[in-house]
Formats: sequence, C-alpha cells, structure tokens
Amino acid sequence: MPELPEVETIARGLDKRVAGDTVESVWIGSRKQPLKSPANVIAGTLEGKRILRVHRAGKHIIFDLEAEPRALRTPVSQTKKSNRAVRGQTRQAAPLHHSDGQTAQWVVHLGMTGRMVVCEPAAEIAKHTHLIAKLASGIELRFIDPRMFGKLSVHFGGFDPGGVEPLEVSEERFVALFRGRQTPIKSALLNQKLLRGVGNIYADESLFRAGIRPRRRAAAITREQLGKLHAAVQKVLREAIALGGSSISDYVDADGEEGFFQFQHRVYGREGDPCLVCGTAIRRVVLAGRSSHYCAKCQQ
DNA sequence: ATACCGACCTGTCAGC
DNA sequence: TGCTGACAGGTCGGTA
Repeated sequence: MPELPEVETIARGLDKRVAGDTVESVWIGSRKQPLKSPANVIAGTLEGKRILRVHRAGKHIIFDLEAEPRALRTPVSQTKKSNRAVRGQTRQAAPLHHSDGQTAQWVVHLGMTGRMVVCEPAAEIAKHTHLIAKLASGIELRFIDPRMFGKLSVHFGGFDPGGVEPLEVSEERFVALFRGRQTPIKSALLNQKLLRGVGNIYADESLFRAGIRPRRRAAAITREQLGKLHAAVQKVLREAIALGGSSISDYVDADGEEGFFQFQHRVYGREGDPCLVCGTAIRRVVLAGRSSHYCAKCQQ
C-alpha cells in the first residue's frame, strides 16, 4: 500500500501521538508471516521502553526506543492477565542481554496493506490485527495487515535500509545511480537498493513529469533527462507528502485520515483516459510484473 | 548483471 | 445471487 509519502505521513502522525510514551505491554497474534524478528524478541524489546521518536527511512517506519527499560517487567505482565484470555497468547518477555546499554529500534514495513494506527483501548479490534502495544498514557498502537506482506522487526545498534533517500540525494548522486544500468528506468526507480521509498505510483508519476518512458534503459537516458527526473521525483514526493499521500482503496494515516494526492495523479490508474497535457489515451503495460502507466506522446 | 515469473496472502470488483 | 479471474500501494528467491 504505502510508498514514501504515505509512510512519511504515518510516521509524522505517530511521532506526534506516541513519542515520549512508554510501552507497557505487547500482544502479538499467532500468525508468523509479519514477523521478521521472533515474537518474544519484539515484545521483550518493546515492553517497558519509552518511545523517543518515530521517523521514516525509505518505506520503513522506525521507532527509536530508549536504551534501558523504564520499569521492571514483572508488574507489567501481571496486569496483562485479563487481556490474555480475551486476545490470545501474550509472549513472554525475552532476556535483553544483547541490547543492554544500546539503543534499540522497532522497524515496521507496511507491505501492501499494512496499517499502524493509534486508538483507544475500547475501539473495536479490526480483523487482521497482528500486534497491539498498550502504552502508559492509555492509548494503543495497533498493527493491522490483511495480506500480511508487512514486516515487523527489532534492531540493535542501527538499522540500515540501504539505498539513498530520494528527497536528500543530490542531482549528481542521483544521476550516478543509473549510470551503465541496462535495466528499464522504471525498474531502477523501484529498486530500493538504489533509491529507497519510490513505489509504483510515484515511479509512474515521476516518469510522466520528466517525459521519460518507463521502458527506456536507464543507461540510455541523457544526463539532462536524468536531471529532470531527479527534480520530478522530488517534486512529486514533496507534493504528495504535503497532501498526506495517496488514498487508493483503504489507506489512512495514524489518525485515520485519508490523503489527497490521488487527485493529482496524471497517469497512475488512468488507463484509457486522456492525457491531461495532450489528450492522448494513457496506456498501461506490465513491466517487471507491475502495472505501468504512461502517455505515449508526452513520454519518449 | 538482468529480466521475467511465481510466491507470499486476502479482499474487491467487473463480468458472466 | 454467485462463481471466476484479474488485480492491488511490496519484496524475495529462483531461473534462464
């Protein structure tokens, strides 16, 4: 579901709502799929820790946790008994010997359909809820993901998502990323090891604004066009962030609000519709297994 | 190195 | 009304 602008919007919302709060207890559902770290390690790392800050790297949401637990674990797990019966198993906290004295990070990747929401404990528990973190202030942080393509993990001593931040990369470095690559430019834009955070919507939208066809070989694109692409990627991402991201089917931010960038889409999801610049029907082709939308006249 | 494909999952929607 | 197939914001691993 979410690309960089959506993840940025969610991370900002979460930071506003939960930074400074402390995780009291964590419930993790039985499904294994969304977990990259073992459930007891995730729960054990989160429980008792204060959330210092929530931010984004690529499409990852990162919760910075304070190094040392705020409170002992014992009273926490005792207060959890009532919830246990209702919601299923609560994992035992893992020993934290490997994280003592180090900052820990809780990293969340939302995949296609993941959502991370803040809500009151009384709020109905949505289907496909895989994690609930009860916070000291009384609110809950919930991870919901129907397709389970999302991933939850904890890291000690620095999480490296790879690639460069599209909003921070200089034009020189951006151009260098594609030098000599025979892959289609769209595939290169989607490669998170190069640029982190650009997904299918914003790749198509950026290529349209730069006037480049998705299938063009990266290496065959002129320096001037790559400069335009660099500007287009940054402009599209910034505008999308300003509008709270794109809500296609069910995307909402941490507060349940929809984004508005979908109304600015010029090619994505507009197959057969007239190009807003020249009137030519927008085409859709499948490239690297993903739908790619473009205007055959405006993009050469 | 690159490119294509299926796999991972569930839900929704168009068409019959 | 209900079945079937295509498709969905992402990533990974296998294979040619």
